[in-house]
Order: sequence, then structure tokens, then C-alpha cells
Amino acid sequence: MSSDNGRPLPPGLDLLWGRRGGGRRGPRRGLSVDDVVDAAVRLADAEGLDGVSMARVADELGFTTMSLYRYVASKDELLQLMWNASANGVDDLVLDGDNWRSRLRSWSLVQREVIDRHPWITQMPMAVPPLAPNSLAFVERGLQALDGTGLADADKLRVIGLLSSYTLSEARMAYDAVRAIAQEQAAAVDSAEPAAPWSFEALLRELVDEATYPRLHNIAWSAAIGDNMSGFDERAEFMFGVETILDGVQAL
Amino acid sequence: MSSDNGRPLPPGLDLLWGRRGGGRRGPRRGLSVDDVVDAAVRLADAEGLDGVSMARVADELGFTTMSLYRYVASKDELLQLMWNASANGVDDLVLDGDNWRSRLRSWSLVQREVIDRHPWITQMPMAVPPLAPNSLAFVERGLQALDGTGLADADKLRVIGLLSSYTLSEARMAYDAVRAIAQEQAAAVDSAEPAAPWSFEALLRELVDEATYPRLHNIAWSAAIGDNMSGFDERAEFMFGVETILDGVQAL
DNA sequence: CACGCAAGTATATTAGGTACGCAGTTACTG
DNA sequence: CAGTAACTGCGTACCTAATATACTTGCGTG
Repeated sequence: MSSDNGRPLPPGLDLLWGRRGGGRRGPRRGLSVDDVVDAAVRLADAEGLDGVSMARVADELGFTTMSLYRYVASKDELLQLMWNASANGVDDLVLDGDNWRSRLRSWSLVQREVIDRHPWITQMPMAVPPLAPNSLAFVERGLQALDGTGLADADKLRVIGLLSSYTLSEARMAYDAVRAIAQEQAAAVDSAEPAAPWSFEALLRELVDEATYPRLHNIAWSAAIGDNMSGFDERAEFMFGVETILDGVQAL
Repeated sequence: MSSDNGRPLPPGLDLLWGRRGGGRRGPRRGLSVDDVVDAAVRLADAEGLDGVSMARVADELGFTTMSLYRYVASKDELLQLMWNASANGVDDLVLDGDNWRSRLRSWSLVQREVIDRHPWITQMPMAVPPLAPNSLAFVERGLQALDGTGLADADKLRVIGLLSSYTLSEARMAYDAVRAIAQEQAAAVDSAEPAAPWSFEALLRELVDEATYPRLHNIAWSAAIGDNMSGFDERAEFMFGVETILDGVQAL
């Protein structure tokens, strides 16, 4: 298999890569690691990452909280597994396009779609370099998209990293906005007050005074931003950013 | 001042913008919001964001935990204030360079320096669009750097957003790596075992099998990555990414 | 067939955020 | 000037959530 056969992986990675040993004595297991991860992912999809507590996940499975620790070492490890699981389809991903540019574009779109399916990804702690099977598989696909370009390997990796960090942060902002609105509405319900809506543009106009922020002030009061909230197409915005990055890559 | 004079800002933003009213009756305050924020920032600088608990901050100031709630509404609000405070110097930032490109480059460098001074920024929850005075001031500087280019305002904002999200995520990865190493060493100390060091490259070579990840496998086993850990210059890496983005901007 | 590892459970501990009410303090108000 | 309202810092208490530990029971293996 590999050079370091047998040497134990760092904690957390072993499970991720399916290398947690384990004798086979004792009662039959009532669950599998996948069951636990699936339940957690389902919960996160439905209620956001905050909805995921060990107790809640265990409930979902009809087990007690502590039983989960027979399958994962810590909540953190569970989060890693969830993160990996969220990208579960990428192995058999086919990138269409006959040039690197369209392939990379569709690669970015795929990532964005994954995040849209699992918005909680944007809330993940992300304490560790993503050495998960699916993350690497996805990177591999990105490298594949750059086949045939004369780019150095290191540059390819950089491009991949650049695109995916842009995608993630764009998605993060989008979902932060969604959450902010949801939260505001929730607050408005139980406070029973008029609760001024404070659109984003209204806030900007309120806060940005002309002396300190001349350019922002100008933008905030221009018609362009004026009816932002309605006609605003986040997806187009995202695509534009991707194209800009691709332009930069083209220059390499 | 502005169109909506008097309408209360959403919670959290009022303090950020110095608009938490408050009569002046009652005992003199023993602290100021700035004292609290400063203490929290000092703690975070020294011990990371995990070191920041309300109790710990209060201890630092010689007050009880609950007294802090006379100054901030919640820990979350405190975090927002910390985030804003971390960028405290940007108002009087001078961007050198006579063309937009060098100005933007130095703008990115400044952001990176801020993060280097306060690495905990990369660990922040970031639940909300950054409507903080200093964030906006920094954006304003970015716009300023793009003065004279024919770019549309919306495009300028996109460029700014793109660069800063890249900067943040690059810094995040860098500090994640630092933390991972520190944590590994800490674990090695109290376990008293040989505790195989598992360099990043060794891990990659162990995990990435040729069949599934041909390109990654190739990279992992190439000399280029081989002695990565030592000769690896993260700063140069970062600069390269910035240049790539700037190339993309140039194409606009 | 009994030994001992392993699975699920119950209980408890710890950490951290925050609601609530108290007692003392100060400044506005009549 | 007295009264009172608004405000201070504090102590206590509650809640959520992760997880350590010890127990009970199941079952493959020697």
C-alpha cells in the first residue's frame, strides 16, 4: 500500500480514512460511524450547525448521548467527518468543457452547489488542513481540470486554493445574510414591536457619513445599490468573481 | 447627520458605532467598553480565541464576570467589538504606490499584517456582514486604491471583497498549520511516547494512493514538495496569489 | 464454558454563557 | 432638599453541552 505501513495516523485522520482498527469481540454494534455522521448531517441540513449536539444526534438515532463516543472520539472528530461526508459525491464527478477554463468554472460551480446543499459548511470551525478523502478527491478534480495547461504543479495548487477559498467565502457571506434576515424576523415575532426592518442599504446610508467614507457614501446613495435587495443576484455576482479569477489564471 | 435620525440601530451595531445612549445617572462606571474590549483583545493575542471567556476577561480587569454585561450585551457582541478593534489603525493608513496595482498590493499586505498581529481573527465566527466602522474604513481605503481606474463601483467592491477573502483564507490556513504543529507538540509532551512527527508531506504520501489521486500522488512524491516544510515560504506564496488576482483585475 | 473485551447506559463533572435580583450610588425632579 | 429613578457592580442560580468514569450486559474465543 504505502511506505509507512502500520504507523498509526494522527488521531482524527485514522477514522476519516477508514483505518480505525478494532477487534470484533463483544456485542454487535447497533450503529455504524456512517449512521452517526449521516444523522448529524441530516440535522445540520435541517437546523444548521447549532442544531448539532451530541445529545441531539443521539436522540435522532434512538441511542444515548454517550453511546456516540463508541463511534467518534469527540464532537470535533464528528465535525470533520461531516465535512468530509458533505462532499460525498465528488469522486465520480465529471467536468465538462474542452478547455481548462470551462472545466475550472464548472469545478467551482460544483463546489458552490455542495455548499448550497449543506450551508452549515460555511459555519464550520475548520481547525485543520483538509486532509479528508473527499477534499483531496475534489482537489484532484481541480488539478485534472488544469491538465494540459503548462502550469507548474505548485501553481495549479494555488489556483485551486484560490478558487475554492473564494467560493467558500462568497457562500459564507450569502448565508450569513440569509441567517441575519431569518434571525431578524424571528426577533420581530416575539418582541411584537414594530421592529424597523433596516434593509442593508438603509443601514449603510445611516452609518456611512460622507466625510469619513466618501466613496462608500457615494456608492450607498447611488441608484446602483438603491434597490439592491430586490434585484440583487448573488449567483451572478459569484460567477463574476470566478471569471475574474480565471482571467488572472489566464495571465499565468 | 443622516436620514434616519433617531431610529435605533439593530442590536450590536449601536455600540459598534458609539450610539448606545444611556443616561448618566448612577454610580460612576469602573470600566469603559474600550477597557473590556482591550482586555479581551490582549487575551486573544496571548492565548488565542479560546482563551477568551467572559470570566477570564473579567478576571483580567479585576471585576466579576457579570459586571461585563453592563458594558456588552453578550459575548457575541464583544467578539464583534474585538474584530472591529483589531483593525484600529486603518483610518490613517496611507497607501503608497502611484498606480492602482501597487496600491492594492500594499492594501492587501496591510490586511495581512493586521491578521498576523491578531491571528485569532482567523478563528472568528463571523456571523454577520462586517458593518463595523473599521471594516468600512478599510473597504474605503480599498476603493481609494482603485481611484482612477475606470472600474464600475460594483466591480471595485467585488475586487476588494475578492482580495480580502483570499487574504483571510490564506492567513487562516497558515495559522491552522501553526496551531496544528503546536498542538501536536503539546500532545507529544504529556503522552511521553515516541509520537511520530508526521510531517505534512509524509501524511500526504501515506494517504494519497496513486490510483485514486494520480495527480496529487505525483505532486506528493515529487521533489518539489519533498522538503516543503523547511524551505516553504508562506509569505511568498501569499504574494503570488495576490498577484494572480491582480492580474485578473487588470483584465477588467 | 468461562474469560475478558466490547457495546450501550447512567451518572456526574466541568466549563462557560447569561438571567435575575440585590444593595449601594448618584443625579435629576418636584 | 428630599425622594426617587436610573444605574453600578456583585452573588447566585440556571442552562446547555461536552465528556470522564464506572457499570451492566452480550458474546466470540481460548
